[in-house]
Amino acid sequence: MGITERKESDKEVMRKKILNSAMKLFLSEGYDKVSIRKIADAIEYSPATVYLYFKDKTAIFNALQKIAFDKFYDTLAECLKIKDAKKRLDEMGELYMKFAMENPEYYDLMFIMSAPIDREKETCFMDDRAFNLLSGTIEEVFKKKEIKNIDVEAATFLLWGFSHGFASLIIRKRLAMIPDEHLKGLFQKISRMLDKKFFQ
Amino acid sequence: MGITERKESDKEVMRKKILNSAMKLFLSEGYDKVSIRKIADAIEYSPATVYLYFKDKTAIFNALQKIAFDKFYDTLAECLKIKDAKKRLDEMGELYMKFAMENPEYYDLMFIMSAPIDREKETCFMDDRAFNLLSGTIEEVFKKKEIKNIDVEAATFLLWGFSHGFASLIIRKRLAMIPDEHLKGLFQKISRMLDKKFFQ
DNA sequence: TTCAATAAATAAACAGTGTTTAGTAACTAA
DNA sequence: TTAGTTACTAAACACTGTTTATTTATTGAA
Repeated sequence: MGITERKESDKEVMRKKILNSAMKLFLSEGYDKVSIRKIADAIEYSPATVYLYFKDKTAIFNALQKIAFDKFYDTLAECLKIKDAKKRLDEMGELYMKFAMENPEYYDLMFIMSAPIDREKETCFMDDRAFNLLSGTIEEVFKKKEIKNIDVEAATFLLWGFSHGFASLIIRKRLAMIPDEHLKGLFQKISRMLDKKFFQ
Repeated sequence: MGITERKESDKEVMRKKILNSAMKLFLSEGYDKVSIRKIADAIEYSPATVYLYFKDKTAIFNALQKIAFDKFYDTLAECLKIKDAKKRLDEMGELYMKFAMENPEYYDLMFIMSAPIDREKETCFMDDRAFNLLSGTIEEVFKKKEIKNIDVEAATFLLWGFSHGFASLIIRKRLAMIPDEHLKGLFQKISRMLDKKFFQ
């Protein structure tokens, strides 16, 4: 059935067209200021057409969140080329912060934005892949250094929690009065502190 | 000039009436779903009247943020009745989390919500009072325990960063698949861990 | 080739939003 | 009593997400 297949792929092309425009608009204007009409304008179709490909604005949000998580994981996974677990852990912290600072809209999409709570049962918190990458690395460090009195889960949430807290405060401009350079130094200083106390 | 004074105080009464209704609506429905029309309905005036007392919706937001910060500081300041600095620090962590979980809308208002960035120069990040309460207590612990190799600023941002990260992930439902009880235990476990490594 | 069926796209409307304007009604000071 | 000021609002403007009814285009079979 070549025809139904082609139709399916046509539909996929249109979906991607919509997502592409939506993402571009989100990155330049922010989620709230992007309307269905603006997306429709960008792809040169009517607003109603968008609803033939996505149930509502939330569905577009969810599709974009998935794209963001993919990019996020790809960025973090860069650390896998580092063999030494402790050095890899350091690099992950740097990459996490770098990603958040360079892609604040993606970061917002993934971890901050309040998405309408339709989901409830879907597994959409921190991407499983990224989470496992972090906790796996921490476990490796603990094994190597024969650290046994610290819970891997607790250590994972400490590192992620702090990194996310710091990143989200910056993105939502709650540390706007502190110069960027100082914030960067602060993050690195705290990272080193944590490293010294927990991982050696 | 009794008349102009009375007029001023009338104006203040009206402002408070608006803020009261707005806050109630925010707490029950969330910032986005509250419209000027709904606030106007609640106080039984026309929408346009609201604009005689507040420049725009952002101005209402800012006034409410101030109220939230006051309540937040009052909650944290409870810890001041504890004389021992280390115990006081523990209590602050508990109070911080308790406040965030019991007043998610206030917390959102203060630290998460993206307020239109009119401010730029105002000092509206974490309330100075609360921040100083935390960093002051940390300094006291360090002095008492004669810990000199750790930066007070770094330790403050570590504790605040982690607490905020954890709280905001919960509030924005990014840890929705983890039961509340487990999350509470996790926070306490990590707090104890940090305490052991940094403050004794 | 013609024609009914299906799919794709849209114009227009609905119900809502933040905000502004122009005009009314009430109070105040002279 | 009158002129000036203040408080208030009806109505409009320019948007928003979403739905409906309708039109246009494409398809597969007779």
